[in-house]
Amino acid sequence: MRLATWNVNSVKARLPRLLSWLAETAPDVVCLQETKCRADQFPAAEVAELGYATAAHGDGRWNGVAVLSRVGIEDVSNGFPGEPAYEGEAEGQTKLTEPVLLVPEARAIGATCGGVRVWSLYAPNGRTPDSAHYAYKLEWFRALRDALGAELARGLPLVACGDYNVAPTDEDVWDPSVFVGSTHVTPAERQALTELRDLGLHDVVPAAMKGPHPYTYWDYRAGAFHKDMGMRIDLFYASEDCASRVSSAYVDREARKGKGPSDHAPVVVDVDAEGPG
DNA sequence: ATGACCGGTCGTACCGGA
Repeated sequence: MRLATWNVNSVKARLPRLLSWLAETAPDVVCLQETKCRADQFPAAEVAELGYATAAHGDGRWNGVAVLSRVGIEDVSNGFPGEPAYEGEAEGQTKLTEPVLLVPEARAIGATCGGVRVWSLYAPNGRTPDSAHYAYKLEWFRALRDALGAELARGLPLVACGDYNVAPTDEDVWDPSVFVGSTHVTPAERQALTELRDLGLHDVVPAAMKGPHPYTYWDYRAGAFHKDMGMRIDLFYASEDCASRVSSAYVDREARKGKGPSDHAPVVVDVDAEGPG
């Protein structure tokens, strides 16, 4: 089974590239992040022409996650139990505004595809370590840990992949000195990843394809991609029974090239079939 | 050339991204 995760930075803007990438790469299951559209706006008909069923979870302008599968989609979960909502004040919001119903952002969707429990995840950015968005990020990871613990108890092979917005080690950023005092590299964020691995999840590190670092994200600005000033923040976490059957994993840097790319590259993982033979 | 921000929005500037 071939699985992949890709932060597409708007599925509408990326649709031509997504369709050609699906046709060339032929994954069985794809986790998408930052689709930036409601579920009813997702181009499900277009991907269906290539044989993929869609489960999409979105709330409009921001965020948005989806799972595409050509091996079935069952037991879809929009979000996970205990998933927090952002409770900080929006920019420009005053204390006098009416209370609003707090709904979790569209950052997680789960589905069972071909016997594998699959989660597409888009962790909060965090912005700066002193912001409410950072506290929310850590809270979201704590809730995710509890939810994935329960998911693992189902006994299916489990994949939890997506844009974690955390670089696991200093090796996963192009220049650690640039990130001192920034999100994505703080001990608390990295501890959140450690706690996910302590559940029994394994970090399936992809091959880099070029250069020594399997980065998955490069800023659009300042020629960052061309200078390989990147980060590994799109992660493929898998349960032991899945991770032990990984036959190959790579960062598809080709998808970051040319006109109109996402700022993230896909991670593609091949997993051998379970059982003898 | 992989080639020097992009996507979204009641927009035509500004926010969010990481």
